[in-house]
Amino acid sequence: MPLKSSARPMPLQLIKTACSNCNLHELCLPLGLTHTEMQRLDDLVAARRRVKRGEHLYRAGQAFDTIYAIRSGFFKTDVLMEDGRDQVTGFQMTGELLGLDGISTESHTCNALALEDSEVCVIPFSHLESLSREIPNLQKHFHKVMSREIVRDHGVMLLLGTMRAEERLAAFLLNLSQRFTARGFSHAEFYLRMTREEIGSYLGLKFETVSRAFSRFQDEGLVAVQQKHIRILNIPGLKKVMHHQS
Amino acid sequence: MPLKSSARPMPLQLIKTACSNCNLHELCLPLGLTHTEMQRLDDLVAARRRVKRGEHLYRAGQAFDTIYAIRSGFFKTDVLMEDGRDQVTGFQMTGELLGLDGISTESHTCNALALEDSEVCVIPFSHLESLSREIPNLQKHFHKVMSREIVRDHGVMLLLGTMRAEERLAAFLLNLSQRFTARGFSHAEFYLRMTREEIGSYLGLKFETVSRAFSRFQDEGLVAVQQKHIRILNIPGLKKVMHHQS
DNA sequence: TTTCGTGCTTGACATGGATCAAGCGCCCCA
DNA sequence: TGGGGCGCTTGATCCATGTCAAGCACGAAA
Repeated sequence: MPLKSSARPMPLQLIKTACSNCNLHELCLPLGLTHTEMQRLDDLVAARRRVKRGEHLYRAGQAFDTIYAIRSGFFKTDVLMEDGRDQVTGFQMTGELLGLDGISTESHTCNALALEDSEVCVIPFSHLESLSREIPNLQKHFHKVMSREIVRDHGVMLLLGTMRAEERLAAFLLNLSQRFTARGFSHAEFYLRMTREEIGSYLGLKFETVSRAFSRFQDEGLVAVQQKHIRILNIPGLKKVMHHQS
Repeated sequence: MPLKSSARPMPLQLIKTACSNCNLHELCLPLGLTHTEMQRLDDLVAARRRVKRGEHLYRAGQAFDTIYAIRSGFFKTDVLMEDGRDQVTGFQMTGELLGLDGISTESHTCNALALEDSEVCVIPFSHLESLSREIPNLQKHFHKVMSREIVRDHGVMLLLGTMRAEERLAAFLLNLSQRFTARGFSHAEFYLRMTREEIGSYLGLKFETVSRAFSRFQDEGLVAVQQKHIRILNIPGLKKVMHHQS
């Protein structure tokens, strides 16, 4: 049974900023580094930063010089048109990188907002570049991460360009489920951190349409929905919906 | 008046594969390289490759080991769903890179098809990576190019997620115009290399809708359309349409 | 020059999702 | 413990775009 929490100070290694100790490093770092390479990586992370729910990690227009790795928490990114319309471009969770959009012009082109209290590793980009000149594995890994982002965006373009409302929502839920699974969480049961409106913005739909699609999935026994608590009951069924068969 | 074309062989430097001689290098290469760095870049381009209109440069699923810089011509890329639906993810012109999607999984995730007879520089990716470890300016430039692609994709997501048919087409024409201008072509007059159906796929619309939007723009005096020949008559007007003001 | 095919335009109609509107439920805070 | 606000659900209606259909225009090939 649990002890009362100790009054002693937290052991140093638990708060130390070190990739080599981090249980996430298989998500954000390359495999197969030597011991000395790993130690140099520890210096990469200049700091940690906490971001409370509702706060921005960065905003469009701000100067770029760091990328961020999410240690814990949940974010959304969105882009804004001059006339006020906006589009959620992604939801990011533990182990994923934020800020790649800023490299191009050295200023951010989207907003990153925490959807729950979060903590990120702050990685000065120039440092990452110089280190990746020295560690080919790190360089290769970083290029793959950027490329993966491009591929992901193409997937969203496919969704927005060709799929109908229920197909989009099915694809969205399957994607979330798969990413939670990869992080060791239940693939079938999770809390949505975002509102119906934010889901709708991401999927190119109005929030009423998202709500109706959830209700329809519930009626068909594909998912159990209670506000933000989702249980996926029938993954093959959702896949069928996604490919609009039957 | 023009002379009959000479029977003499073409001077060697015109067909030599060398970035340092290439009048495109300000588009695909970094500025501010030293003379020796520039010479090393010349070795980057392993070969040129001609691709006839209607031929694929690469296809989804093929192993990836090179990226391509377009020397001349015009391409489209598209992604395919298992159920057969497809989405054009971009149109690429002279000076732009192709193949970045393949880095992530070391196999291509989209198809690249020539929309006119084209020529590309073949750049072995491992060579680019090793050279960019030695030339920081090249590394930085390559990272910016990848990031720019991500930002571009976010723009397309905004378009697909929030804009109406005529807004999308206006944005598309303005984007083409701006890219032609950057290459020294007329900003106001050009031939479309793609069909209405391909434009529609890119913009998430059916080809009939694209056609109607063109007709409407023509009626309103914004553009003059004759099949694939486009003259833009009123850029501010198109910008207004894009932001759906009046 | 004719013919064929592909791409384009335009019209008539259908429909999926947007819009407008009402009411509910949960959570936060007083 | 109660009140207010925000997010969600659901219904009724509207409209932008999709769908289906007909015919035209241009370019390639015979």
